[in-house]
Amino acid sequence: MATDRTRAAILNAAEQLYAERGFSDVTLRDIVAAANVNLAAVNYHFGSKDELIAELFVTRSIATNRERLKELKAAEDEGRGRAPIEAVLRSLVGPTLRGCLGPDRERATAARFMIRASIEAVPPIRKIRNREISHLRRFAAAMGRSLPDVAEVDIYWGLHFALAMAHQTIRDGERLDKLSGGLCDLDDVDAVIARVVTAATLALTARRTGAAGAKAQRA
Amino acid sequence: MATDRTRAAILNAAEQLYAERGFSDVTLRDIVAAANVNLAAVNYHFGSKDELIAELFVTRSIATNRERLKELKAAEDEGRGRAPIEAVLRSLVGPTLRGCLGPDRERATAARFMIRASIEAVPPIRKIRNREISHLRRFAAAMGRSLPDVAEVDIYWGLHFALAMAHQTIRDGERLDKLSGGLCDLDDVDAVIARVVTAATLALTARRTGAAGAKAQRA
DNA sequence: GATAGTTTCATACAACTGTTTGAATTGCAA
DNA sequence: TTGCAATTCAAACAGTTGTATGAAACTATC
Repeated sequence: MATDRTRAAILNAAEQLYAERGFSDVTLRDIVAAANVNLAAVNYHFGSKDELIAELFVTRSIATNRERLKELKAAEDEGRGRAPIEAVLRSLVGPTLRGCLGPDRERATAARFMIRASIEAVPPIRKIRNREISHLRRFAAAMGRSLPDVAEVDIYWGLHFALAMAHQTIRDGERLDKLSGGLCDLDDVDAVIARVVTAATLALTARRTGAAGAKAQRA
Repeated sequence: MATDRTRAAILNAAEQLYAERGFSDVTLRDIVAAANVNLAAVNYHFGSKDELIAELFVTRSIATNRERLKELKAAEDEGRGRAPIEAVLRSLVGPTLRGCLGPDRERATAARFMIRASIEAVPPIRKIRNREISHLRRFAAAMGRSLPDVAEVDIYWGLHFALAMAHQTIRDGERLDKLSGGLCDLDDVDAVIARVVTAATLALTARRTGAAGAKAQRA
C-alpha cells in the first residue's frame, strides 16, 4: 500500500494512449512501456485490461458529469430555478468542448478519452454507459423548464443536436480546419461554444410553432 | 475469370460485418465464414485485409458522392444555378440518412459501413479519406451560391453542423430513442431529414447579421 | 481428352494478444 | 535483525491474428 505510483502511472499512460490512438490500437505492452512498469502490473493492480478501461471510464465520467451539473446548478440558481436555455446548453457542451479544445493538456487528454469512449464503445464501457442516459435526462428536464412551451420531443431533439455538434467538432475538427482552409478557428473555444449553443437554441426555439421553420424554408 | 462469385461473396459479407460490428471486431475468419469461402480466398482475390477494406470504402464512397451530387445538380438545375439552401443541405445529408434509417436493408448496410469508416478511421481508409474534403468543398460552394450574403466561415460551420447532426443521429440514434422513451421517431426518415435541414438552415441564416442570434439569446 | 491457367482448399507459419506463474525484490512490523 | 506481506519482475502460456504455401480441383482452349 506504500506506493500507488505504479497504479497511477498505468492510469495516466493508458488514458493518454487511448485518447490519442483509440482502444483497439493500444496494447497492454504499449501501456506498460509508456508507464515504465512491468507487464504483469496491469493484471496485478486492475485484474484485467477491461477493468482498467472501466475504471478509467467511470472516473472520468463522474468528473465530467459533476462539472456539467455544477454549471447547470449555478445557472439555475441564478435564475431562481429557470436558467436561460443558452446557459443550460452551455453547461452541457461547455465542459467537454473546453476540455478538448482548450490549452490545458491534462484536461484535453481526459476529455479526448471520453470522446473515444463514446465513439468506440468497447464492451467494458458499453455496460456502464447506460447511466449516461439518466444523466442526460436531468438536462432534458432543465431544458424543459427553460422552454416550457416547447414540446418534449423537440427538447430531446435539441439536446441530441447540441451534443452532436459539440461531439463532431471535437472528433473531426481537423476536417473542418482543412475544409475551410484554416478559416474556422477552433482555438477560440468560447466562440466555438457560442456557435454550438446558438445553433442548438435556434433549432429549439424555431420549432415551437413551426412558423419559423416555414419562414426558413422560403429564405 | 469465370466466377467472381467468391469475390462478391467476400465483399458482401465483409461490408455487412463491418457495418454491424466495426472494423476492429471483425476478423478475416469471421468474413470467410459468413461468405462460405476459404480463408485464403481473401488474400488471393484482394491481396490483404487492408486492400479489401480499401476497395470496399472506395466503391461505397464513390456511390455516395455520386448520389449526393446528382441530387445537388437536380436542385441547382431547377433553380437555374441557385438552389434553395434547404435543397442543398438535403442533397448533402439525405442520401446517408435515407440509407441508414430507411427500410432498404442493402442500402442500410452500405450506409452504415460508411459511417463506420468515418468513425473508426482505420489506416487503409485514412489515406483515401482526404478526397472527401474536395467533395465537400463543392457543397460549400453550392451553399455559398444559395446564401450569397453569408460569410464563408459561417458556410463552413453550417456544413459542419449539418453533417454532425446527420452523423450523430445515425450513430447514436439508439441513445436518442432511449433518452426520449421512444418519443423521437427515427423511422420517419423524411421527418428526420427535415429536422436536420431546418436546424442547419437556421444556424446558417441566423448568423448573417447576428440579430437573430441576439434575439435567440433573449428568448 | 490432354494441357495450361485459374481458383480453391487444408494446413502451417510467425507475430502478437491478454493473462498467468513462481521466483525475486521490496517495504514494514515485531 | 527477523519474518511476513505486498509488490515487481522475467518468462512462459494459450489463444487469436493476418498471411503464405503447395497440393488439389476446376475451367477453358487446343
